[in-house]
Amino acid sequence: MKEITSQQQRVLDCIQIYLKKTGFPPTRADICRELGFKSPNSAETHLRALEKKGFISIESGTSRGISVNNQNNSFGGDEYPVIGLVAAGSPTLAEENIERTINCPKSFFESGFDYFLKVRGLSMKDAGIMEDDLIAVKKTTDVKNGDIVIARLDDEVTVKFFNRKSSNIVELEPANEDFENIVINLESEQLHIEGKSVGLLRRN
Amino acid sequence: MKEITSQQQRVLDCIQIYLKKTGFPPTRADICRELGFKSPNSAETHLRALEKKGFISIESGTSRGISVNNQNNSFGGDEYPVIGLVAAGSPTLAEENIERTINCPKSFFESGFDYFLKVRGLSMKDAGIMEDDLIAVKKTTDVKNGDIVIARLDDEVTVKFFNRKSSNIVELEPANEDFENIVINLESEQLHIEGKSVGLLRRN
DNA sequence: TATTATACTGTACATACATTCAGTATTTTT
DNA sequence: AAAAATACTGAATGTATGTACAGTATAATA
Repeated sequence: MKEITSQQQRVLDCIQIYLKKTGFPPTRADICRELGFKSPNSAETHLRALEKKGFISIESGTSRGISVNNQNNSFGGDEYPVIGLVAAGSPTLAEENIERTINCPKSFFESGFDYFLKVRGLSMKDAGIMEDDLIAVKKTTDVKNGDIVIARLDDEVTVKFFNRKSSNIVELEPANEDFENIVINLESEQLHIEGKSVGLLRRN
Repeated sequence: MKEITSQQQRVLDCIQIYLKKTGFPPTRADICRELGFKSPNSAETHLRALEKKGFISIESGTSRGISVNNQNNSFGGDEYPVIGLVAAGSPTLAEENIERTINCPKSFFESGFDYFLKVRGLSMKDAGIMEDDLIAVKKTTDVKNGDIVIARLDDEVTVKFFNRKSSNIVELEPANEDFENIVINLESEQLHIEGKSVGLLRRN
């Protein structure tokens, strides 16, 4: 995706606004009217430039055959992957584990997020996280005590409360009295923080 | 919004699928191609019927000038109200209790839903429903045993498991051992089922 | 029973629209 | 200094497309 010029940005904005307002893309003449051009060829050349740079696609010979290529922003929703928390010993959180995707606005969970994680087991049940719930995960290593984190020990991924006891000791605490705390000595063990929970989605 | 016929539904679906696939609405000829019609007038009359019934709008003299009226297609979502579960004795579930709205696709919770209910208290905590969680509520009185229902007794609204014991006895069961079952004799007490939970949303 | 709505085929036509060609001018890149 | 990209006006053209008109047929209303 090459650089966009300010005029091309105006045309791209014009297309998006027109789409939102009317439900269908503008013609060359519509763009001219909106932006004050006097020749349809002004719009045409801008459209061709936008197409060349990958911002839009144009269906040749088709009236209003313009589609905007990146539908993120505040206009449409994104497709977020749902990743299954597979059993211990598997190379989890990999692309092969994407069960499906969910279309949902980027701003749906306040601080933004990267994917959904499907929960296995009841180790966090007292925190209201049940089997098959989808946790909205934001990829980050910036976690505080009390955060619900997605942690990886070797190839085992788990969802727990994060609690740093000292510079070298981290405890991963379940929210279920049937489960034990996991105490990790960072000097002898590898702990990967994959991200933290910023929300939860449950569908009955 | 009048009744839609099955053929008109096919045309409406066709428009939405075409929109999702290409980014712009179909022409009459496109609809004919998709649905096997041999005359553009077949599409035309269906479109006029759909317009008359309020499902779509047609911009006259405009190529591909079709816009779907109900929800802003599958991209943009609707605004759903968030209703606070206020304390006992208040005329709750009324419009005045709308705290804010959340933009989310209509199809986000599978069977569709009408509003979000903000949960107070922990009476359903063992069902993974915590304080301040948002329950996606579908307005319906068609509930089965085991459903999580939004029930109203006089002016008090509560979220509980539904359990019909006999034709006259209904039990509302919490998911927390600190709370008691609510037994209702339908002959002497009024029970209003406002709807049932079809999902849950939690934002940290 | 007459009328309206639904559900089509088929032809025709005016115009809405994409697209090309011919220019002019400024800025950026090679 | 030449070439290419940007940013336009203006006119011309073929076709993509909406839409009206003429039929046929069945089901639903009034």
